[in-house]
Amino acid sequence: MLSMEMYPSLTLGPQRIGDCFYRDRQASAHMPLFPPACDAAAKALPPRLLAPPPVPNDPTTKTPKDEVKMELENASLWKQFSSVGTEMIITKKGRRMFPGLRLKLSGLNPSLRYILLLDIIPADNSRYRFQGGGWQAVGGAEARLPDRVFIHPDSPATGAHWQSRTISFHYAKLTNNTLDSQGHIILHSLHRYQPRVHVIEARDVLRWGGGQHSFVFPETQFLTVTAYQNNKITELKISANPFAKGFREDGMNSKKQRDARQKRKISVLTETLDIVNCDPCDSTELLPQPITTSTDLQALALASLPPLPDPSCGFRPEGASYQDTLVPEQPLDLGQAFMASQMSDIGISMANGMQGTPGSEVANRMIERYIQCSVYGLSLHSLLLPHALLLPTTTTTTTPSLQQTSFTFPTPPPSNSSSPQPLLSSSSPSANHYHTIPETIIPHTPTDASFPAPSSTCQSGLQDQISVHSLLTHPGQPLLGESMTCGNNAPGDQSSEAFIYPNILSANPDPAPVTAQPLPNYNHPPAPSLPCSLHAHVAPTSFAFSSVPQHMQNRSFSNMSSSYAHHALHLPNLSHQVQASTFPPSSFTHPSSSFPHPPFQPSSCLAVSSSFQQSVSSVPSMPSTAHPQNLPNPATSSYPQVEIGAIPQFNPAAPYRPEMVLHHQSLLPQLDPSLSSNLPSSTPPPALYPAFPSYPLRLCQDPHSSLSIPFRHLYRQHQHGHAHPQGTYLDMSTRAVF
DNA sequence: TCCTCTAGCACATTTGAATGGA
DNA sequence: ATCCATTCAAATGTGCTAGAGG
Repeated sequence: MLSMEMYPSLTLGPQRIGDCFYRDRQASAHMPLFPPACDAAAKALPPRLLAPPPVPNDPTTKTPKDEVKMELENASLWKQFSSVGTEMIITKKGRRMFPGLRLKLSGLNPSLRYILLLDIIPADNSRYRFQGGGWQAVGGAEARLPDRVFIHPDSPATGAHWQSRTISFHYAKLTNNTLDSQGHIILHSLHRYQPRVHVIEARDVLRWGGGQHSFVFPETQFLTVTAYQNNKITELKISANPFAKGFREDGMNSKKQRDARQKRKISVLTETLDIVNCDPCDSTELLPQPITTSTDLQALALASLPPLPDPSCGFRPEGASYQDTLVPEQPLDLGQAFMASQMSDIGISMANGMQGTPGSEVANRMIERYIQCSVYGLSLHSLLLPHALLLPTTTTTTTPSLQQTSFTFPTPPPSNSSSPQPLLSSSSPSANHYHTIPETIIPHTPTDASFPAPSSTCQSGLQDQISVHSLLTHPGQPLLGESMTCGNNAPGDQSSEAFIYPNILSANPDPAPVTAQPLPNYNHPPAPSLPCSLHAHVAPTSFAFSSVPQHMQNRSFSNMSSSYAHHALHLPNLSHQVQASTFPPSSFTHPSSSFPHPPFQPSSCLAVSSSFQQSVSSVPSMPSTAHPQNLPNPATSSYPQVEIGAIPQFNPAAPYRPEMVLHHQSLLPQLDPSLSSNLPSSTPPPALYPAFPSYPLRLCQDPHSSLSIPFRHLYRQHQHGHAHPQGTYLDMSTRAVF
């Protein structure tokens, strides 16, 4: 039996307190038991401390080890779906994702262990409806549900393990059952979501968070549905998913066959009725009467009709079936069971995953500790947050257009790091990488630049500012650029090309119901400066990031949209610090014609937002003709160190008081007296920023002790009670340790 | 009336146990 | 006794559809 005693290091540290949220939605929704980690961090740390440590701007100084890269193997398939508007079925029992996330990792230290996590966050705060052949935002998103993280069953495993095979998250399931106890990822139907993959370094049993790398593939953005809305998606799913073979035209469950069966069934029924009702003396009634009713006639007519090609569907598999598209998968024979589902599962997984590694036992311990974290409400921040904090700078709100952004803060390469960080310690994160690898535009994104940007949950946290949101970009926003190879299965599109990710800028500040109206001012001048210290990878999968329009900069923090984008805004030093930006080849220009549905039509591709261009001298200017909404920025960039204190937004005049009250420390003892002692002794100054729900990855205690498998879930519970489902994904709770 | 969700259906795939042969 | 290949059934995944509910 795992216990805290076994792993003293798991003891909650002061920085963790804020991460401990009970899962109970009701309670947490109205009264967070603990102040958001980001808030705590903001209080505890002087702004200057929030800034990431200086990082060499010279890309050449970066060692290959830092260049952790992730490729979406089945990017072409994703692009095909994305071009139409990816829909994911969610059911009460949980439904797998299709396409699934098939990834290739590189740049890891073969000897170090890593944990891979999958989480899915709202891409925007809108609810959608399928109308007129496209998705339209019809209102605000529902309250955010408890965030869950799916841990890859192989975790933790060595870098060699991860790099030696295709990493698949196909076991992850999506559900709309808010009371789900199976560990599935809970999502709202008719909402737009963005999957993220996190690679967390686990240097050894006792130390976590040596480095974090987060990856976002814009083409994997999807809309959740309980039933497919777009016939094109259905066709794609049937054609690509082996499990749906039966519904193919040549299958036994094809429409033709089904119609035929229905006809036969009706015929049988009719016969039965006839038999029952017929005159026993009339033998003719007993004869088969295939077509005796209007229904039969209809059925026959349907059965005889060829499959209805959807002329509006621009998708053409190009003769590439799902199998053709997929890269031969190396079986993950490491125990596919949900890692946290059971200890035994974990043990098996560990054993398998750690094969060939001297520390298989150690790995098991890690898993156990991992589980403990969830049991004892330990924050996953220890794994992610320290890095997350840094992320904000990189992704900067503008990031929606970021193709790939990797932030490497003064963290020594994993292999070189001689001083791994304590497991729970939030002390100086060694490395933070946030990658956005938009390989494709999100054509299905309605021209809803107007979609309100999600508010950063933790205004106080600088990290928030740089939150992942930027990377996630706005779901509702159309991609700025799209690979010309979109929809193709050519090997070329498999590589992570720099695509423009929907710009946050497009986010509509208006909290009111979103409309699919494009945002008019996408070409706003870039923020004066971007104090982001982003250390971009010069990897092939360069990233592109968009600039933040000025109109976004001045938005109230309370505004979801503003919060979403404001991080990137006002980053004074970014412009000159950006080291390099590579623009995607002209080939990125997306043929709009390929998108039959207006709502999904990709806007013209812009390599870099105008604002950003200004700040980045080295970056070639992009065609200004592109749609304002589009701020494609496939580029490789290095980000300068950020000086938080210099950022005006970080010092809003009106703190979000009500929230702070709810998070008062006095409430802590009620929950767990032991936690209160860990709080920073010094009374933090008033919150510098409004407290928005943050989306840090957290290991939270599950209040539902009745759950059959308490260890199964890792909750990333944001601060409830806010009307803003969106928020900064990163919080600085771990930073509070400093 | 419209929209959304659910449960059940039929089919295909996957998985693992059982079996038999080398 | 072990290993390997084959077979089979159960479990699982899939989209479709009718019906319920708001």
